[in-house]
Amino acid sequence: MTISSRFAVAVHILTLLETGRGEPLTSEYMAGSVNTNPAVIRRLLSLLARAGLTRARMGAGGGTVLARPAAEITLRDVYRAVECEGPLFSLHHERPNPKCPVGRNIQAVLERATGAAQAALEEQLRGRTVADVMAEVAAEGRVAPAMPR
Amino acid sequence: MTISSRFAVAVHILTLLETGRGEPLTSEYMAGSVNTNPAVIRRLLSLLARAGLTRARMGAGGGTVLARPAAEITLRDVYRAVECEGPLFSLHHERPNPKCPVGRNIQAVLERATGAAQAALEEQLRGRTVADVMAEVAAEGRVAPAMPR
DNA sequence: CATAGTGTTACTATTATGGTAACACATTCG
DNA sequence: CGAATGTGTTACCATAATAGTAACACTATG
Repeated sequence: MTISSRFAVAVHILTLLETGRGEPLTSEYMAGSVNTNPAVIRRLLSLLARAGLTRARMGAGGGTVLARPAAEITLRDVYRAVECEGPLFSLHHERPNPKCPVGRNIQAVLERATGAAQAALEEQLRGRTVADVMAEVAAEGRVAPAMPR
Repeated sequence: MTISSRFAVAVHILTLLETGRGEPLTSEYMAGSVNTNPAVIRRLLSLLARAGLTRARMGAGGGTVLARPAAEITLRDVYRAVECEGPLFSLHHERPNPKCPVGRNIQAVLERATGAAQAALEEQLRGRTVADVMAEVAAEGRVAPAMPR
């Protein structure tokens, strides 16, 4: 099983908001770039806003803006906002047999091992910001002002 | 979504095999320690054998043994054997809009970012072996010879 | 030949994901 | 004030993955 596409789409959204330079973008507009339904975008925006990464303005002329500078939003922030905040690895679904010494102790050991692996992953995500992504997108191709609205 | 419990159970299995010290253990026995159905164990053993981590002996008196010394089986080997060998992160399900510069370039950027994160996770797993797990299980509690058979 | 054990498929229940529809609520503008 | 615009959230649905159980062909031993 893989980490869902929510992370990828959320990074996409935040990068779009950075190209908007403070001007509110609608979920309709962002859905066009992401090639999905606006309700999907809204669901994610709800999580991003809850995590303090975006701010929405309701009503006519509304939309969403970044709540923080792009250079202050790490990909770890995004991951934590849209994916589970808990363990990445599932351990045994049924409690292993405590009568067996391996069964009795294996989960504690696994928790440490998998926790370290997850921490390494998050640490790597922490080293990249939405501003970095923006710069890389620009380097991949010329970032014109935006898609025609 | 999380990484399935297959990884945890596979590590459990390999650790058990290490306590067997070369003597074949049956899936029935291991299922007892893991507290699951033997068919689940067999499914995982099939993957582990395919990855060259275990060797099975069929027929009466059969069972499974480690195909390599525990100190030469890393948790990354296990992860690769039982979970997907491909990307850990899913990207967009539909191709983003190529008319938008962000849409056009975001996936390449995301591939690099998520690939680096996954590599960090695997690198961490690579630093731990089944022998290490065995030692930690022993440190958590006294490893008696084994569960009564 | 009977027994023990592997390897694999099929079935099932459950859960998570992601797309779409619907609509209450909030805000702006004429 | 009403219409229009846009958010936030829930519900529904189809699909995919997981993990437990059942079943059974195949393999090897005594």
